[in-house]
Amino acid sequence: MPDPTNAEIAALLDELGDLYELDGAIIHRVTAYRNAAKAVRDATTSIAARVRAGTVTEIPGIGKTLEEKLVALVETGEIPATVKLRAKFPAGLVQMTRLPGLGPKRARKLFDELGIDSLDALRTAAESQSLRAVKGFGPKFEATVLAALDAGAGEAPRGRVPLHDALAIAEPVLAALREHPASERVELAGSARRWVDSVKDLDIIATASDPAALAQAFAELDLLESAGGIGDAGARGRTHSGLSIDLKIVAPAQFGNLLQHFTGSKQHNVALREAAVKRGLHVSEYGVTDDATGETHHCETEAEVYALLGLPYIEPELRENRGELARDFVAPTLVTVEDLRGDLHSHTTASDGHGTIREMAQAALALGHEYLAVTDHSASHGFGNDVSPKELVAHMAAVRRVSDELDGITLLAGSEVNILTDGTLDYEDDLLAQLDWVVASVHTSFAMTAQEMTDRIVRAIEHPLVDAIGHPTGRLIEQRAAYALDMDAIIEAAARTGTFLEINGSPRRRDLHDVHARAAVDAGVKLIISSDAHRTTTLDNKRWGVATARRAGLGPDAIANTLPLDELLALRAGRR
DNA sequence: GCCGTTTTCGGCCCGACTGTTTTCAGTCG
Repeated sequence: MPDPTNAEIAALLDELGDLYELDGAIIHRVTAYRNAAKAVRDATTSIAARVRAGTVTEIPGIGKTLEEKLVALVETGEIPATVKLRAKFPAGLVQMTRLPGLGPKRARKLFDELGIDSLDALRTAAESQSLRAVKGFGPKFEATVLAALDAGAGEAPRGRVPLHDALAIAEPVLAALREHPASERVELAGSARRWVDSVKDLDIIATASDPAALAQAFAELDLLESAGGIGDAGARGRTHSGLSIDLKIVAPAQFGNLLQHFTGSKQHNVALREAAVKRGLHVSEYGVTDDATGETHHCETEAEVYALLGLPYIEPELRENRGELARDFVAPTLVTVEDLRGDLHSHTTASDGHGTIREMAQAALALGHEYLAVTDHSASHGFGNDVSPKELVAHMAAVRRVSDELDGITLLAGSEVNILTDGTLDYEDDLLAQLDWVVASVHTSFAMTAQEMTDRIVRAIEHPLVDAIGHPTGRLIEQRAAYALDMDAIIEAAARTGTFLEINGSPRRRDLHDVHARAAVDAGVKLIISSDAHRTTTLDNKRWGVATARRAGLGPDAIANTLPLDELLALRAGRR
């Protein structure tokens, strides 16, 4: 029986929280399960391994009781409490709690009094107007619940939008608002400001000389399909693609409070407020109130909010309650796009790219890069985009020729080599030895066991001619989960051999993601941030990789391609 | 169920909204 992954354990803890909530447990106990689930999801090492080692209670939010449940899970594959409660509450009941206006308390009431235990049963009861017989339920609720069921609510959670797509909408909206004569300050808030992988909606915070005029201008944007709630406080809109955008307009004196509140995360804000209460302060979106004086401080900037609480300014990317509010937290200097001196993963027309070597090189030069590795796909890539060994020899020569002809940038003749199912590579070693830079990646056969996939990638990591592992987990945001993999083993192997791990900057990938990037650096692995550009315009994909590194709390020191080329190559020289 | 520069017990963020109520519990973000 394979160990459960952190994601699987987190899902089980969330489910157990839901079940206890239906069972009428006090909310703080339920919250404890949800906090634990979040902690497990964000953990940088294998929880199952920590359970075996007896160190799992070192993770904040996991105490003695949860440890016992996790021990049972790891040893027997199930948690007795879950088994018991699943028998008590049908799965449909949990689904019902996802409907608007129907939380655990009210769903439980319908279950107890009318025996409703599924979305179908709920629909039938609503249609026959029998819900209104229960105290606390009326005709309005019957109508709302039918509308929600017709809209497909409760079945599957509505998909989140990759940040790349959401920002493509947010940026023109922000620009339009900033250009409007009535606007003063306009900032993106919400999870998008924290540069998460994908978002549910967008939040914009503004101050304005004429709030109603700005709200009206927002509502009339062509990007919006509809808008409502238009007034002095802002407006809410919905784009043609179905993304909600909330504009909140506030007095300048409270701009910092509102921006801080709506940037979140929720977990960060809860922890922040708990810490404030211990200092006799109460934080809300409107201000910081002092118990002793009864006075409420308004803050024009976020920095003032944090300063009032005795905290350093915390970058939005770090606001996840992953230790940024700890007493000993030192605000790190986070890596920026400007810190990157070069790019170590790009494609040309030799494989599936859309730019020539020269076009890609000139675009990279225009971005200020000192070096660019041209890493076209290898011999087994397929789709007619493979580069045969013979073609690779000619391609290397062409790359070096262009490199010689251009001033200000050095091109590395590289390859993105396929890691075959057995962990071998699809070029012979004598050919690989002629390359300046080798990225090895998995592009086929994702459906292996975790052990097989781990062995496969570790073998590539251990290959002395492999410099870096590309998009190590293979995930596509909101599209495809990472393949089963023992990330601790991957990180250990990379640290042991000095192989770089990539944070792939493609906005669909951002792979490694932040939790694993953090774990890798803590284990002594050097990372690179790459664009994986397939055309000149996507060379700036590195911004997404930088965002992921910032969310991991990483500074320039953790990223090898912040170094000049000679130092970067020296770092790798020990291996070749 | 977790946790401790107030605590090993008694706390555990904050405010708005909603539909249903005669004063508010539950839900939501």
